[in-house]
Formats: sequence, C-alpha cells, structure tokens
Amino acid sequence: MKSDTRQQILAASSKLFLEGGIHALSVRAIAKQAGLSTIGIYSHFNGKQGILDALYIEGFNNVTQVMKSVKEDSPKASVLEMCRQILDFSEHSAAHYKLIFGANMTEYTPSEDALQAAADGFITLTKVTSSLVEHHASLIEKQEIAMEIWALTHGYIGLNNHEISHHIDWGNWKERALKALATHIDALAAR
Amino acid sequence: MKSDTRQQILAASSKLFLEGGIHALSVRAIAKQAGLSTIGIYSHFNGKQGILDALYIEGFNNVTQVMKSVKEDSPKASVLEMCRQILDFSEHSAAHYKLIFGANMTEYTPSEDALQAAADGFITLTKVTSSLVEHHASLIEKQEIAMEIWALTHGYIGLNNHEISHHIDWGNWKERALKALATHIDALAAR
DNA sequence: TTGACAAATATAACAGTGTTATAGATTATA
DNA sequence: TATAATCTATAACACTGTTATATTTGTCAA
Repeated sequence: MKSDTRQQILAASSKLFLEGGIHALSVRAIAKQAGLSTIGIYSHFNGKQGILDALYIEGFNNVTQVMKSVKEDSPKASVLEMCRQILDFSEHSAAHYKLIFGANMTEYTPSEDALQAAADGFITLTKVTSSLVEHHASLIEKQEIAMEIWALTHGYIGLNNHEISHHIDWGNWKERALKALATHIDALAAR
Repeated sequence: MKSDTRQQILAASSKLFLEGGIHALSVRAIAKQAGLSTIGIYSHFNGKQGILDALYIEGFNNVTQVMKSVKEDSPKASVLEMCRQILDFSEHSAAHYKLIFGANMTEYTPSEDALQAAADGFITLTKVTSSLVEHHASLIEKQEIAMEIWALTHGYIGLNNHEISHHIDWGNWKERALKALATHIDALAAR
C-alpha cells in the first residue's frame, strides 16, 4: 500500500474542505482533485467516513491546541481569552467548526478515534476553566463549570450561525459573547 | 390544482419526518407514503425546499406557541419555565429542533417565509426575557438579554446533542442548564 | 354534448451521490 | 522469471433531487 496515495487523498480532501466546506467533499471530487480514482478512498480510509473522521480529528486537535496555548494573568482572563479563541475559530475555521460541533445535525457519526479527540478537547477546556474554582473541587464540579462555559460560548456561535442573527442587531457579537461570559464567570465566583 | 394533493403530500412528509428525521425525507419516500408520484412535490411545493420550509415554519410556530403559553409569578420564574419548555422541545420534537436550529450545518437554506417564522420566535423570546429588565430599557438592551438567554439555553442543548455528552457526567442536564440560567439571570439583575 | 385547451399527474430520463464489483496494472516473493 | 499479492482504474449498482416527456383529468365555449 502506497502511503503516498493516502497523503494525496488527504491533501485533496483538505483543500476541497477548506474551500467549499463539507458539501464539497464528494468522493469523485476528492479523487479528481488527487488525480486518482475513488477506490483509494475506500482502501486507505474507511470510505467517506474515514475522510470525515480525519478532518474531525484535525478540527478538534486544532481547537484543543488553541485552548492549550492560552496564558493570561488570572483565571478569569485566561478563560475569557480561551473563549475568544474559540469564537475566532468558529469564523476562521468555519468548515472545521461546523464539522466538529455540528455533526449531530447531519448523518455523519464520528468514529471512536474521532470522539477521543473530542473528549480530549473537553478535558482541555475543563482544565482551563478549572482555574475558576478551588483546587479541591471535585471532577464533577469542574466539569459543571466547563459545561456552563461551553454552553454559553457555543450558544453564541450557534446564534451567530443562525439566520435570525441577520435580523437583529448583531453588530459586535464577539464582544457581547465575552461580556456575557464575564458576567457568568463573576456569578460563578459568587455562587 | 387539487388542494387535497397538497395536504396528502404534507401529511406524508410530516409522518416520515417525525418517524425518521430529515434524512427520511427523500422525494420518492414522500411520494410513496402519499400514494402519489413525485411531481406533485414540485408543483405543490417548491420541490424538496418547499417541504423543508413547511416543516421549518411548523417547528418555529410550535416552539413559539410554547414560549407564549408561559405564565409564572415572576419574571425570573417565567423565563426559567420558558427555557425549560425549550429544553423539553429539543427532546420531544428532536426532528423539528434539528431542522430549525441546525439548518446552517446542512445545505438547507430557509425561505423568506420560513425566516419570518424564526424572527417571530425571537421576538416572542425577547418579550418574555424583557420582563427581566426595566420597562424603559431600549430594544437593543432587551435583545441583548434575549441573546444571552438564547445562547445559554441552546448551548446546553447543543452540548446534549454532541457526542461528548456521552463521555461526561451528563446525568440531569436539564436541571443543570436551568441552574446555570438561574445563575445568569441573577447576575443580569446585578449587572 | 363534444371538442379543444389547460392543468394535473405518472413515468422516464438526467446528473449527481456513496459504495461495491470486476478488470487491469503494479509490486513483492520464491 | 513466474506466480501471487496488492493496489488501482473502471464499471455497475442503488440511491438522491430535479427536469423532461407522456398521459390523464378537468374546464369551458360552441
């Protein structure tokens, strides 16, 4: 098996994906872009599923890396900066964002390996948000905080991506999201 | 044009949709379920688009109706009850929920009529959440509150629908969402 | 009532989708 | 070098939404 073929297919897939999103990823388009026939997509990947898994893993690895690189002076500042990075990611890597956070709206179901990448992402998020609570807080408490930050962050992204955001005063939505997050983080401290 | 045909097609579409979600809605499946050929889907509706629009409008009308029916003793109780209803809706009418809030993840783009139903839904949400602020607050301020409540509510639903929710302690997610919403509502009052 | 025309509907055909089957080419091994 | 194994191209399959063509049904005027 030529590992070069696998790489060619992956590169072609990435190019199409970044240019046209998930819907540009037909097996014929990938094969044409790679200068090959479609059969390699089945032998080197698990068909279309394997292509999407590879991109899903890439997407989560990217956002997880971004979360890990956050270094601010205070817990609150760190969490807010991480959320800002996620908000930015949802725009700069919209195709990846839609794939990794919108899969449940489509017929794609991530593989176990892909889900592991998602779980690692949530673990990273939990580590960063954990700084908002005391060190002896239980794992469940820490995950609860992470869920709240996750929900508010991705909720704002969901609203940004929904058509009704064009019908309301949506001017500087990221600053609004961060303000809401700051409000919520302060409230967590007082809870 | 027989309006009976239109109703047959709509009834068949609804049945398939409620049983199998959006992916059960091929034009051939709809036609077979209705005991007709596919052509009526194009003449009575605008093809597949028109079917999805009709279901989208129905979905938003349903959730908007639910929001309007909330009557509690206090602004906070009313908003929380409304959010509880939305959380329930996301489970009991999962197909509708995914269609109306997940459209941007798929290739379906709602028509202008469908978007009007979505906008009406947001207006209703804003009316209910407006009770959390003073009467003389500006429309922009009221929409900002509505956005925050929208984001936190749908953010939790998004987490519930994401595969990672199976990898964390997600026990009673609705109570957790409502607790986070209560925390946020209290913080809004103090802001 | 009949015939012409319009509207509605059935069926066929088209171009696209992911996947599998078959054929052919290339590589590895004895 | 010959054979077997592996890889890849191509064809075929069943499905998708849509349009084209054919047929049936309904309407209206003479």
